[in-house]
Amino acid sequence: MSAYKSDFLNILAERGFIHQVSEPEALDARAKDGTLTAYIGYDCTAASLHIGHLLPTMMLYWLQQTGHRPIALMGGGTTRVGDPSGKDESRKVLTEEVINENLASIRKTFSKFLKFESDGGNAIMANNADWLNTLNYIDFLRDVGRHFSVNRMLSFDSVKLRLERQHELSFLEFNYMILQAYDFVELNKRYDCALQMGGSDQWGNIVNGIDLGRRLNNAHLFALTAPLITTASGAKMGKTAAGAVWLNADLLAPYGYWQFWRNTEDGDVTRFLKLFTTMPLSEIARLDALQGNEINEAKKILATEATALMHGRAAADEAAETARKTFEEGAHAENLPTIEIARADLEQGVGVLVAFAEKTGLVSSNGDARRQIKAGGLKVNDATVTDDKMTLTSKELTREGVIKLSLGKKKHVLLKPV
RNA sequence: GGGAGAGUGUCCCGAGCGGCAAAGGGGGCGGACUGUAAAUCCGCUGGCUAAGCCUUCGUAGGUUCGAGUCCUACCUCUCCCA
Repeated sequence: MSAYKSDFLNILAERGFIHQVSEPEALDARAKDGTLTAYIGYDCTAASLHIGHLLPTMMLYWLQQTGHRPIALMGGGTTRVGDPSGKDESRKVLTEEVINENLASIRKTFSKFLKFESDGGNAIMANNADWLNTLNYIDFLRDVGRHFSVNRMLSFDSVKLRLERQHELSFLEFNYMILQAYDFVELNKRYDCALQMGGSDQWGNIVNGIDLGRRLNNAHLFALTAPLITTASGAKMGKTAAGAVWLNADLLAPYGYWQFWRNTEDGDVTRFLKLFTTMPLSEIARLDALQGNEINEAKKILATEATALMHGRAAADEAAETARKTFEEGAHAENLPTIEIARADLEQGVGVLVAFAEKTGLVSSNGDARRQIKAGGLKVNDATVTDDKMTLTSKELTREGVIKLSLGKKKHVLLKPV
């Protein structure tokens, strides 16, 4: 089906990772004949990557699986500048200590997908602070800056948007694209990296790097971008006001991660199976044929496979089992998030409002708890709470010795006396 | 430096004759229908010890019985002129 000759591009194409490629034939030939080194840049504004980073990371995964060499470039330097793409406001500038902490935390996530040298693989983790922090401004302007036309830079979407909306774009941020281009050239020099991948919004920045490489070193570089993933109903993926879907287990437990995938819209299941799991396409095609209610089976597989990739098979199976007990049997699955409560408090009785708002944080305040009770959204041991003066005591303990508190149908917490 | 505008419910956008816990969206949360989906419909979307009280409209003062609204100073941003 796909016209590519290399495994790498074939897999990416079949699985729906490719939005745009520069010089597809030439890149294909390179990937077929030798080892290709490619990179993706990540910023380190948060302590964990989130769902939005997963797609590019999967591209690195397949790159390595098909015998090539991936580089995860951490923007230790550029994070101090801030990419204006897709933002109409300036990013906060982070201190170096915070950036380094974030970087260390993110490193763990990558090791789930990529084999670094310490694990006997060839993946590289680079940090652009290594070369950006020591740049000399005048030298940089003379050697690199001369190759950038401000006229052209002004025509880039990321810049144009800011100007049109009359939002400020600082000179600092204006330089981001130059630094990113420079990164590409530097990685090419250091590691013979010839391809930069990224989201579709990165196309302009990547192409800049290609141009710069040619002008400075006569290097032949390539760009490959992935489509912007939106859900079937058009929303940006993993961007809810409730918070980002984090990849670090300490920010989002495997069970929550599993739930995220479980709740995928029907129309997205097949696409997500291709992008976010490593299941063979033939198997995915079989699941694609499922209709109506049966799609839920596919969703469970999607959830388990995606979670296994991220948190390991055991955690994924455990999450699946917890979900099965909770939703299909209505039982008090042991592995639901558990909050400890002092036994003495329970003996005296704990008000429902306090239990929900303060102990578990399922709702944000007592007032919110009252509202939810009025709307019929709170349950204790699966019985709807009707009285906001209700008190929880040790009588509410189930046979398992816990009290199950629920908000809506999906969010459950166990209270456990200690 | 001179001139003209703007900053509103701590998610976002946005209305607001001196009586305002403040219109309307979006988003979010809950309920109904389903399949832990989508679409649709309904309710909620400052806090509290809750028929009451407290805190909110860039910041600090002032005028007034009463200020998001009027006055003064300051901060931040945008535009025009130099």
